Amino acid sequence: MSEPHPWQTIRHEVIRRISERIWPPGTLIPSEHELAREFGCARATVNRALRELAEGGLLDRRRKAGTRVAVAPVRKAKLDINVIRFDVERRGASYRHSLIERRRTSPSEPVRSRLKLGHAADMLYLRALHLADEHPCIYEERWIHLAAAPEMLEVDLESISANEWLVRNLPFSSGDIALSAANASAREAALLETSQGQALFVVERTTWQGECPITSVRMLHAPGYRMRMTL
Amino acid sequence: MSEPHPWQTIRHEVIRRISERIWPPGTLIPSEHELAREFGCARATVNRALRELAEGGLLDRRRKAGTRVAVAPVRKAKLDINVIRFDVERRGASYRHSLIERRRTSPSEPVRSRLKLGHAADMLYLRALHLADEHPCIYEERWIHLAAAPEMLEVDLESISANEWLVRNLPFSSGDIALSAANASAREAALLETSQGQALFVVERTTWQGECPITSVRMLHAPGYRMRMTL
DNA sequence: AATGATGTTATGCATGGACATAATTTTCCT
DNA sequence: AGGAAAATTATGTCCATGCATAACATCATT
Repeated sequence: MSEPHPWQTIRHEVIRRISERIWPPGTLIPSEHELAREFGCARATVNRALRELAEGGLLDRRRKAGTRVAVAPVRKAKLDINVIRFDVERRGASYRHSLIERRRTSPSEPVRSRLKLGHAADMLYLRALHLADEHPCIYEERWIHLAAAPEMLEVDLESISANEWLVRNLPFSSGDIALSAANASAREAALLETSQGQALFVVERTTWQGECPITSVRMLHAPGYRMRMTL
Repeated sequence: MSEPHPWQTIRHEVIRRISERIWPPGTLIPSEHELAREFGCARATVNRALRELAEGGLLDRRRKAGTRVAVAPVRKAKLDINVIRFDVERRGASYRHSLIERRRTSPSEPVRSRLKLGHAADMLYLRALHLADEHPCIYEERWIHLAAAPEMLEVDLESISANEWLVRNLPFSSGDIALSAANASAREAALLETSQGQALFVVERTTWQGECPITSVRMLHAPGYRMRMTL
């Protein structure tokens, strides 16, 4: 159960000193040199531990200024973004998806601005439903930039969801996500087998490959969905 | 704009080779030794770059087996959890909060189970409103475990929000978050100056210090709120 | 007093070497 | 042939050292 690695031991000890208020928020903690001497290890090992804690937001580090315990920590929570099918199957349900619409067209202005595309572009517009044990769990509306993913035209979207194809074939380099809540419209309610006005959890995600936008998707989750994460 | 540090250059180059499908998903990439030779640097430098990418979910690494490009990457998005006041002020609005109720009591069973507390406990129950430019933006219901934060009884919750006091004074070691959507009840709608049934973005957060639960809070965001994050 | 040059210091990064550990492959024994 | 033992190998971690860089402190110059 222990932590065989010195750097983990150090990290743990620093967390202990912070949480037990031996080093209260704002404290300037000893330098890497001093800690290395105290723990009887190399400075690089202390550095590894402190760097991790700083990335997590618990410490503030600045050259020359030293390392201090964060005063109002901006804690960083990590969220795993998985392929929808895996999420469903991990819950022990059977997965299926169904394509509702597939159209090749040019996006409207709001979509273009979300993708940071100034000009018109050749895109694929998809509407699809993800089902868990034959009950709809996610309804998605997606735009795919064909310049970034021309092969998409050949993909059989009945046998593999656009979500999964893109994740498998275009590991993207960056993206952003917005989470919100929205009342179900009549059409959305019908698709998700719920009633109009129901609060739905909405995920909007846009991904780029370098400067080139790939896809932008709006996913509506059926009522009861909870997205979990840890800090 | 450049990347002065070799390990960042290497990371970037690996990302490039993956995103340009020089190393398509599933590929076994060269060993650290080989890459170190290729880039003319130490193995530790290559290790630093590859470890980061593995943490981000883009690579799968196993001892002896080697490093391969993740097939269905579980991408890790990072979310900054900030003090509410900062979020409001960063948007250029003035912040105020208002305590609606403060009661010392023992929690109901569902709350206890959320806190993983088997037995009854002495707790503080708070209801409060956070306002941006005098408009309600978050309504919160919070339980605070007094055994973990006895000083809380002395805190003037009119001048500092429980949120902020806890973050500043009890840097916690762990916690979990659940995000969902819910329709506003009549009471919640009134507090948030909206109408009953409105879809609200809900954040539920529970934090521990080691094994000892500290606080559990349910925050309802006023309509229109969007939580943003990056990958 | 304001400005600028210089020194100091803590972190950031890199190196080359080493041992530890896990998982695969080969070898050897029954 | 089957299975156990040993060799192999790639990653994981560590160390000791050094240089680079950012930021603060000090002192000198205008």
